[in-house]
Amino acid sequence: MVERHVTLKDVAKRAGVSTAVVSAAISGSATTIRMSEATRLRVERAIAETGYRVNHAAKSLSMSRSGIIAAVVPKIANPVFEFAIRGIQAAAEEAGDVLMLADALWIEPGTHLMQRMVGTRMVDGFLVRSPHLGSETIEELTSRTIPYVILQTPDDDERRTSIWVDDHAGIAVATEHLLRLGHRRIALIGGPDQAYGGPRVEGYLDTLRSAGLRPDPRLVHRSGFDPHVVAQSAMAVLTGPEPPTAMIIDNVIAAPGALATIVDLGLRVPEDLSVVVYQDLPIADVLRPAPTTIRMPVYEAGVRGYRALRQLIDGKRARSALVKSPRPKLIDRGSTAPPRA
Amino acid sequence: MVERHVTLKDVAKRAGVSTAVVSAAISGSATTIRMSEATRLRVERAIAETGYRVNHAAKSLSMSRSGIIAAVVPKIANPVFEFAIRGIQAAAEEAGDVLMLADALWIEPGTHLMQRMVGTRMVDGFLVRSPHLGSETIEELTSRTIPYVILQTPDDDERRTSIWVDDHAGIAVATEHLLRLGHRRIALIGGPDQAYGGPRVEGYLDTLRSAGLRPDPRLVHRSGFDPHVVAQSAMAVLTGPEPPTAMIIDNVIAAPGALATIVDLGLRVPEDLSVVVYQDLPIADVLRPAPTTIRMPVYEAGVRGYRALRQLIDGKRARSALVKSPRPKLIDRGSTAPPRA
DNA sequence: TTGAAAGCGATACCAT
DNA sequence: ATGGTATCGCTTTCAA
Repeated sequence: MVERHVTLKDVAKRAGVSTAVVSAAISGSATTIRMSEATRLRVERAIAETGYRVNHAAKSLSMSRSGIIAAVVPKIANPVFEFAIRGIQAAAEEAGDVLMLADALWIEPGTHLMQRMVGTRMVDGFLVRSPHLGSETIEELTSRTIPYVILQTPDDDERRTSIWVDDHAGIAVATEHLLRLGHRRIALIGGPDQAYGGPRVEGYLDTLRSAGLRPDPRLVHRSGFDPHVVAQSAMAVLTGPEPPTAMIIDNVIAAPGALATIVDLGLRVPEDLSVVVYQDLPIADVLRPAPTTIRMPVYEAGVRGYRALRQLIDGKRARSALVKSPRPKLIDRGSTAPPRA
Repeated sequence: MVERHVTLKDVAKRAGVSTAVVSAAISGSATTIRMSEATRLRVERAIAETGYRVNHAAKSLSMSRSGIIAAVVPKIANPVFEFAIRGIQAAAEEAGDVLMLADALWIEPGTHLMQRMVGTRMVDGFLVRSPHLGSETIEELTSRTIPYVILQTPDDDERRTSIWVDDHAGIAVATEHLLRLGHRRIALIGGPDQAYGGPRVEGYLDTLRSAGLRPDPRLVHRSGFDPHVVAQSAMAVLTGPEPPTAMIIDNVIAAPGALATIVDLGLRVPEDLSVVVYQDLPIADVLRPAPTTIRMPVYEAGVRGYRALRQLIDGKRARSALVKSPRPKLIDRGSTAPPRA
C-alpha cells in the first residue's frame, strides 16, 4: 500500500517533456516560458491521468514561501473575531493563500506553537489580536523574523501594522441612540479592562458632553471579560443609588452574562432598562432579552488585515489603518425604549 | 533587509562540524549517530549564537511528513466541537504535532482548501466531523491519499476510523432524570435532521419503554440545526394538544433558540416546563433560563481522535471507538422540577 | 565519532 | 519552444 506520490517527474515522463515545461504549464506562465498549445494539452492530460498534485513542502522550499498565513485568535469562539476570520479567509482564498487558525490559548503558555509556526517559517505571516502575548511582545517571540498584522487593537507604533475599527464612533452611535430616546443616566459596563480612557470610553464621554451632560463616573465600569466580574459590575450599577435608565454593554463576550444579571434582578427590558450591546453577535437573536446591538465593519477589517499582511509578505510597506466603512450600524431588536417618567 | 535565514550549514560551519552532526544533535538521537559531549555542546552553542531554527519546508520535504494535522470543524464557534478541539490540541501538542484549524464552511464549496491541504500533503492527516462534505465523501475528495479520522459521527464502515461519544447513554441520562422527577410526557426536539432512529432518539425511546411508557411520536421533532426550524418545532410541540411537561433539547446549537421560544411563550422554567439540554455548553451558566445539561466526554474524544489519527499516519491500524468514559453527567442548573399536579 | 553525499520534489535560470 | 540542472534546507545512509 505504499503508492508513492506522483511527482512532477512522473508527469514529465508521461507527457514526454521536461519538468521545467510541466512546472511552467502549471504556474500559468509566471516565468518567461512559452509553449505550444499541443504541449500544454499533453501536459494537462498527463496531469489528469496521473492525478498529480503539487507537493507543498517541495514548493515551499523552492519558493521560500508557504502560502499559509495564520490567524491567532483570542478564543476560538469569540463571536466578533469570528466575523474577522471570515473576512481574512475570504481575502486569503481570493489571493490563493490558505488560512490556518490557532487559538491564542495554545500559543501563550510556552509559546511552543508560536516558535513552530513562525520560527520555522511554517507560515508566511500572521494576524493576531494583540501585540502582546502574555507578557512578551510578538517581536520578541518571533525575533522580528516574520511579517504580522495586529487586528482590532489601536496601535500607534510606526513599526507595526495595525487594523482596527472605530470604537469611538461605534459607542457614540449607541450613546446617541439612547440620548435621543430621552435617557440621561446611561451606564457603560463590561469593557476591556484597560486604563480609563480607551476610545470606547472616550466615545461615550464625548457624546454625553456634546449633549451638554456631565458624565457620572459611577456609571462607568471597565470590568473586563470575566463573566463573574461583569455580572458584579452590572449588579453594582443597577442596585446602587440613582440607577441608570439605560446601559451600554461594551463587550460581546460579557453581554450574555450581563443580560442574565438583568433578568435575575427582575428588571424588564426595555420597560425598566434600555440595553445596547456594543458589537453585533450571531446569537443576539436568540438571547432573551434579545439585545439591540451595534454592528461594526469587523469583516471588512479582516479583509483589510489580510491585504496588509500580504503587502508585508511581499516586502512592501503597509500602514496601520482605521476601518471606517461601512459605518457603525444599530441593529434594533427592541431592547431600548424611552425611559419611564 | 534581506537577512538570510540561518541554515544548518551555517551552524555546522560555526561549530566546525558537518551538517549531519548538527542534524543529529537536534533530533536527539533518532538516528544511529552518537557524538561526544564536547561536540554536542559546541553545536548547541552555535545554534544559540546563530539563532538557528529548523526550516519547516525543508524538514517536511526531507521527511515526507509535515508534523501538521488539521481539524475541519463544522462551524468555528460550535461550542461542543470546541471541547473536542481542546482535546485534539492537547494531544497533538504532547506528541509534538501542530494543529491547524479550518472551518468546514470554507472547505465545502469548491473544496479548494481541501485540495490544497490534503492533496498537496500540507498536512499529514486530519480530523473531520462527517464522512461527507457536501454531497461527496472525503474519500472522493482526497483520493484516499491521506489518513483521516471522523469525530462525533457513529460510523460502522470498516475502512474508516471514527471516534464518537455515547449519545444513546447521554440522552438516556437526561430521560431518566426527567422520569425520576415524575414526568411522563417528555418531548425531544432539535436533534440532527437524520432519519428517525439515530442513537439519540433510540436512547430516548428505549428509556421510555424501559419505564413501561409508550412513546408519543408527536413529541419527537428532529428539526436540525436551523434556529428558525427548531423554534417552530418547539412552538408546535408546546402549543399543541397535550403539551409535554418536560423537554429535552437535543442540540447545543439549537438550545439558545429553543429556550428563547419557551420564554417567548411565557412559560416558566421549571414551573411550567422542565428542560434538559443535551451536551453541556460554555455559555449555559449565562443563558436565561440557565439549562440543566448533559456533559459528555467530548474532550476525551478529541484526545482519542488525535491518537487514532497518529496511528494511521504512522501506518498502523486504528479501530473505530465509542468513548464511554467519563460517563455522561447531568449538570444541574435548576431547569428541571417535578411536573405540576 | 564524524563527514560526504544522495535524495526529497519543485522552481527557474541558462542553454539550445 | 523546450531541456538540463543548480538550488532550496534538511535527513539519513554509507564510509572513513
